[in-house]
Amino acid sequence: MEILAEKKKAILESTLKLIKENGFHGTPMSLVAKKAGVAAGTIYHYFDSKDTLIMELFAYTQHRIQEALQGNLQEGMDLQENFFLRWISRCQFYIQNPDVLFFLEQFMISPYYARCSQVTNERFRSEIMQFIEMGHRHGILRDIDQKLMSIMVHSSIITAAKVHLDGKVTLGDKEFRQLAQMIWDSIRKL
Amino acid sequence: MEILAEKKKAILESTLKLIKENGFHGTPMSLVAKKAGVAAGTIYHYFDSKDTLIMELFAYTQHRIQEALQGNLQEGMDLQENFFLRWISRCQFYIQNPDVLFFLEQFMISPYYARCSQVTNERFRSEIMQFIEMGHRHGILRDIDQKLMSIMVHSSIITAAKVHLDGKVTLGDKEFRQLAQMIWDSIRKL
DNA sequence: GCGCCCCGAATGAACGTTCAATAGACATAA
DNA sequence: TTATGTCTATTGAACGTTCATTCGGGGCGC
Repeated sequence: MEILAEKKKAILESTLKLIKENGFHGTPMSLVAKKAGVAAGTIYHYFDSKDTLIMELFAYTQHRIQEALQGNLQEGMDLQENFFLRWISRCQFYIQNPDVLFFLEQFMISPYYARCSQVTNERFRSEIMQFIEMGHRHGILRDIDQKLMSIMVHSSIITAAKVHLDGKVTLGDKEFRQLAQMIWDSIRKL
Repeated sequence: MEILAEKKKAILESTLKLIKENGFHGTPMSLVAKKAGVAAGTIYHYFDSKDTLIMELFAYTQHRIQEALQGNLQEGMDLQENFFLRWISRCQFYIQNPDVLFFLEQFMISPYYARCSQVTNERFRSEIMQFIEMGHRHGILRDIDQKLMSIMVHSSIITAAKVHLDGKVTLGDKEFRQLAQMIWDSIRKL
């Protein structure tokens, strides 16, 4: 994700926002164009088709997530604190970037997702996976398939963020720590 | 959900299957008609619009879930066993009815879902909620909002079923019990 | 003049929905 | 029994709309 042309970035961001508001299929290219302040044809200068636009949007969001989440780990932190930090900061990232969250949700259950390579598929969960590998090496996590565990953890994060954003239940700092504790207790050996 | 006219049921079932295969918006009414063995116009005899069809499909699946899940609880079962049974049997229901699972997933993140009343919204999670209320009354569950807890539990079930169906990780009996144990440890007081 | 970026009206396909027409079931009247 | 009318179930071609995509052209830097 080098320096993106202004317009290309505008198109990606507009698509992200529109998908959040109108859903995946309630976002015609014409609307994207209008919101991005470009002509319909311009989109096709940067993207082959709507499909490619969406695939690239996935890569783009992955990039944003990784950028936001790296570097909030200090040395010598104990494993539980490390987990809490990762769980809560990712949850807060989704809450602060609801458009990314909504897009990912839609994307992950769409046929597009299946089309990405396994690797691409999982990169956006990588820092969770990384933690789980470490935890296993230390022998403090349950003996459960690591990929499965990372999917379960990630799903808990997404669910919590969604509940918060929907306003179904109001979550404060205390609740986030409680949730992280729940998930932590579900993956560690008791 | 009284005795449904043959055709009405055929339309609902066809829609369910098509949505699983082609996604929510890859299922035009024309395809539904063909698969159900009726003419396009016939659908509109039973449903006002595609929207209503989908809303009724939600009610229909709710009904199927409740029917399948009621009555697998025996008296005098201890709470943990009770939870395991509920968790695993719902997970297995989703695995045996992937079309229901896929539909629910799509439905829950669509604007349709927001349009249902809160009550309708939550009825299909009711037997989980019911368990959590009971657990709280017994004082064995963590002090966390019950609705939140039930959403987290349900999301874990859906995630596990999906992982299994996607073939990302193969889950056998042992794995289901391990997962149920994980979730159990995440909601009970330690 | 060539290449790049950009425009937006035009195109054509796909889709949800409508409707005039048909068929059958059932009842009533002759 | 036959004729007539009514009501519901069903059909599928036709309609109007929406949408992704195309394309001929314009501006601008080199």
